[in-house]
Amino acid sequence: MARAAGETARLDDAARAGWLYYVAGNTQDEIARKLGVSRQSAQRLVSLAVAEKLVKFRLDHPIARCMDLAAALTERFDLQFCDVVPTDPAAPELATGVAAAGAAEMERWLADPEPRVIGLGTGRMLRACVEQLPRMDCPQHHLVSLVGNMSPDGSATAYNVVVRLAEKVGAPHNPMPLIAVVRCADDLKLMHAQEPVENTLALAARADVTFVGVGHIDETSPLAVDGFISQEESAELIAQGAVGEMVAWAFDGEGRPIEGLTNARVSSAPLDPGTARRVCGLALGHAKQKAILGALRGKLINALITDEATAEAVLALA
Amino acid sequence: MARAAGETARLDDAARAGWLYYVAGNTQDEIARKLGVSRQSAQRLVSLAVAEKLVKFRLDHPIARCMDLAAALTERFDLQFCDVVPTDPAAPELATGVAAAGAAEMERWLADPEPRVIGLGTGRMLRACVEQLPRMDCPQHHLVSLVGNMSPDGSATAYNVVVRLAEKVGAPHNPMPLIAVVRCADDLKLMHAQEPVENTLALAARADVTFVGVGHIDETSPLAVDGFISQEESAELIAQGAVGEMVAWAFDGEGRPIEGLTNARVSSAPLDPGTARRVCGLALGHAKQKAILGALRGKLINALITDEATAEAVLALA
DNA sequence: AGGCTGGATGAGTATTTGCCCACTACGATA
DNA sequence: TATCGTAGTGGGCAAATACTCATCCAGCCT
Repeated sequence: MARAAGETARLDDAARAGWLYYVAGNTQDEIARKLGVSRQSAQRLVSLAVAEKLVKFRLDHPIARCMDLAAALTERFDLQFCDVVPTDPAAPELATGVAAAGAAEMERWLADPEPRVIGLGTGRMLRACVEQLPRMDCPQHHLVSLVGNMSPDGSATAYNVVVRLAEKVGAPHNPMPLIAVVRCADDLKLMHAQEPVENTLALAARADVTFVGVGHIDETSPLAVDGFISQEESAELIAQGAVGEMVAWAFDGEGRPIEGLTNARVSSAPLDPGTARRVCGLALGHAKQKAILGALRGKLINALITDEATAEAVLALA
Repeated sequence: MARAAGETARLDDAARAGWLYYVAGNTQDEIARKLGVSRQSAQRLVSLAVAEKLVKFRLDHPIARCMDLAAALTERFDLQFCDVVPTDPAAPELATGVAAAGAAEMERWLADPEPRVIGLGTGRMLRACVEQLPRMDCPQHHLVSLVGNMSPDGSATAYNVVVRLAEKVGAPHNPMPLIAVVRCADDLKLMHAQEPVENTLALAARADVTFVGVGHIDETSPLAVDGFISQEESAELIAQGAVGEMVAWAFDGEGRPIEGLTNARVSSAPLDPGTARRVCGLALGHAKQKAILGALRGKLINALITDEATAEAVLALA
């Protein structure tokens, strides 16, 4: 149809083609017949309509906003992967959704028949992820803890993520039989010199993927609350600009590690900013915005799982 | 992702899949990998998103509204074909657009290598369509006039559509050497008994497609203005409820033929309400709304080419 | 407890789509 | 007027997508 003048005619036809394709659900062949052009031309018209933004796609679902935010974060921070889950309006800081998404991502890695080395941090969030996982049978993978799971008194910490995950999926695993933040730098050398620890750290260094919680550092920070560091140490870190931590390594708003202080005594596997290996951070909540932003800016993580409200806040800060 | 509860989870995933497909332009394979499902499932999720109207397609182009109207008319009146062209805001009653669309539709039929019998009415609109056609070479088709092209004085009428079209496309053709509305019923018998007329009417009866203008009947009706019927006859028809005419057959608002009056003396090929053969009406303008609606309701036509404003008005009446 | 129903799944296959290429038509330029 | 360049076109093919079918599983009725 439309034998209208020159330039417009093509767009008119493109709009028609787009309408027939997307709204009426015609095949390009049908469109070609209806418009009296070849199938190839119909195809060109349809893609022209898309290219010229004549057709707009809109998603009528809360998820859509999450996907937009995830795409924005991926773009902004050059992420390998990003998942944003809807925030439960009734309980905005509830980790369930993020944990479920984390579990799904873990499951995807675990389902891989190829043997993988999977590194794990610790904390409530990761523990919640693991709890959400179904039992699986993954003897091909190897789990390794990035961070010591001992309390100074020798007992295991509450969030023994690696062991719990290993139980669930039947995979060999290396816990880290250390205190996360040891008493002094000398202790650190001593500990790291032990063969099992050396092996575990070496394994951690070649993890194909690692999952870590991103913690914030302030008066209520998990590190301090769980007794890994003291209130005084926490205050010092804050004074030095620390905003977050991952596997006990404190970093500032740009993701740069804080020199000295507790970082001189952290026994965890080192962070590897900018690595090509997947490093997936999990976190949500108002308090963690700056920590997440720091981790992203410093490329301490290249994948992120968070919730809508947090994603929005992080993007607003960025 | 999303291990949310039961029913919602599927829709969430469908929304994700839809987003990835339409907004992010992923292939279903990529979506399958990202969502950790099989390719088939990803396909199902995408089509579910469409089926559940989670993805909406919006067309940012004036044509879109026309397409919507055409679809509505097609649906409402069970049409084989409908084309609605944009109304030129500067000249709302200008036939150019509709004529162009009519020409395009004619051209599609003419381009068919299969031999077709093409029936044609008369009038300004059809003439304008024919003028818009390019020269073609279609000896395989046969054109036939449905309506007499003689004036009472023996001269050909101004809108000799069949002959003009035949010239342009080089097709054999049967004009109808009759006066459209003869003097009396007896004349009609006489005329119809003539062999050339019989043959032409028989040909018209098996036309694969016919193009007719839809005329309105009132003081300014083309029938009266062009002298086919008198003002008195026109007034009588109106009194009997006539709202429109096609190839001189007057009909009421439901598309029922007016009994007697001029209809008793119309020499044109008979209308065939509800036929499966394509009968394409062309018309636009405020005055023709009721006529078009009647023709549609009575299934006197099963295809329509009109403009946006008229389509809207007809649907509003319907 | 057993069997039935309805929806989801994966495999396999047919259809549809996207894209590369060579060719043609049209307009501008020398 | 001849030639070049650009845009559009259709053929052909590989990739992507849609569909069909047999099967499986969960929930539910008997």
